Amino acid sequence: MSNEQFNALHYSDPMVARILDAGEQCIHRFGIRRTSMGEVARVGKLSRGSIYNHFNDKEALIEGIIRRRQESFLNRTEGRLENEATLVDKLTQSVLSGRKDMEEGLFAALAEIEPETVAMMFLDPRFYQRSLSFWPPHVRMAQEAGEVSAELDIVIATDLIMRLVVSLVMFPRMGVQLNTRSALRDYLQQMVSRGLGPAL
Amino acid sequence: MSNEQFNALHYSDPMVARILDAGEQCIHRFGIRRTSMGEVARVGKLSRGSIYNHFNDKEALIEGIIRRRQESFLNRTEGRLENEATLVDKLTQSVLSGRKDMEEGLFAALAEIEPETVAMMFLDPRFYQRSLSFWPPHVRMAQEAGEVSAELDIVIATDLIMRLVVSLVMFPRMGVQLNTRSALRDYLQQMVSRGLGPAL
DNA sequence: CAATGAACAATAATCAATTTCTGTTCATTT
DNA sequence: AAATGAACAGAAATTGATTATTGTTCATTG
Repeated sequence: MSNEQFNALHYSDPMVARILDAGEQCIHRFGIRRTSMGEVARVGKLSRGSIYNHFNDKEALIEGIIRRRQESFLNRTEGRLENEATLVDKLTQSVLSGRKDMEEGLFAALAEIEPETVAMMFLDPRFYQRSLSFWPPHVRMAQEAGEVSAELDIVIATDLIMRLVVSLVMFPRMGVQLNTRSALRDYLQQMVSRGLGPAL
Repeated sequence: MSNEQFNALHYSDPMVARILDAGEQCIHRFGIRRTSMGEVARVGKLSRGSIYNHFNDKEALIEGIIRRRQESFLNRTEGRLENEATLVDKLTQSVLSGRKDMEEGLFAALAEIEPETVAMMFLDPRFYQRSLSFWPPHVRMAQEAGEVSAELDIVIATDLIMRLVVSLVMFPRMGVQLNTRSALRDYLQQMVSRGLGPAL
């Protein structure tokens, strides 16, 4: 019962990294359904028992792989945001990064093999809960810069930001085609700074 | 080649109505995968040939059923909105109606039997394109009432409204738990009237 | 002490044979 | 004219027997 594998993922542990690497490779090539623990072991050149030492079951392994990917995405995105001056520019960049990842990353490969699985993941609220802690620091910076209201509840602001970003990544076009960076930026500028409210 | 069945759906045609009724009953009970054209014919007490007279294939029949449901939902919602004074109240009511329909309607039954199918539908942009014409009149009314900016591009306003409503129906909780009508109304009030912008 | 590999019952995937369903045609009926 | 029902080939689902995978245990290894 020494299983604390649920919460903390020890990416630094070389064994865990090897398992996740092998698992991700398998998922990328064969999809989740057709990836077996034995195959992951074979690809990672380790024993099946070792995998079960670090992950309770296949589901936990898959979740670990997805989590690491998601965190890697957030880190890469965080890096890109350092070039962006305003919150609106950061949002724009995040949507573009998100779309690129959906088109080129692990999810793109998975969506080709098992689109229903990807669809289920995207509709699972837990998928987004993990990213919720990403935005508060940026909201605070925007508050200090006077870009958004200082009285703003950070949790509520994060909520709107997440909803907009998720929606814009999932649906590049809802009513308007928001393809280009500038169209996206103008749209986000208006939505964040004054919604549909009265003209300035 | 006299097939104009694609675009216009003649709900007034009693034969079409019988087919859609029977089809919907089948989908509701067995799901899409386990519903056969023969079963629909049996339930509707008509011939399989008749179904193919009005719908090119099974996919077209399913789409017809979903479309009719969606239009019925929009009509019912439109009715409920007549009691609501402001755009924000209309949005609130629409989100609540949407959630109720997701919990009790055809989609709820379908989600129990074939969750992946429902997930795929919800991530299909076409699913929302059909509802895009719903909001412009309400945006215009809000403009005339001075609730939202008169210079506002209606298409852009509709885009934000759709994104918010869809997101709030799909995910009752993103950052904040938006369960109650009042919490939802307060949230929408802020997002529509001033986004994250400066305090009034 | 973690990693290994073998053994194991229970569960799930696979495969080929069979049955059902789809989409089309057409002669007949209403 | 539209609805019917039967016939049909090709596609898809179902079935039951077989094989692979899962998750667990444990003695052995590095």
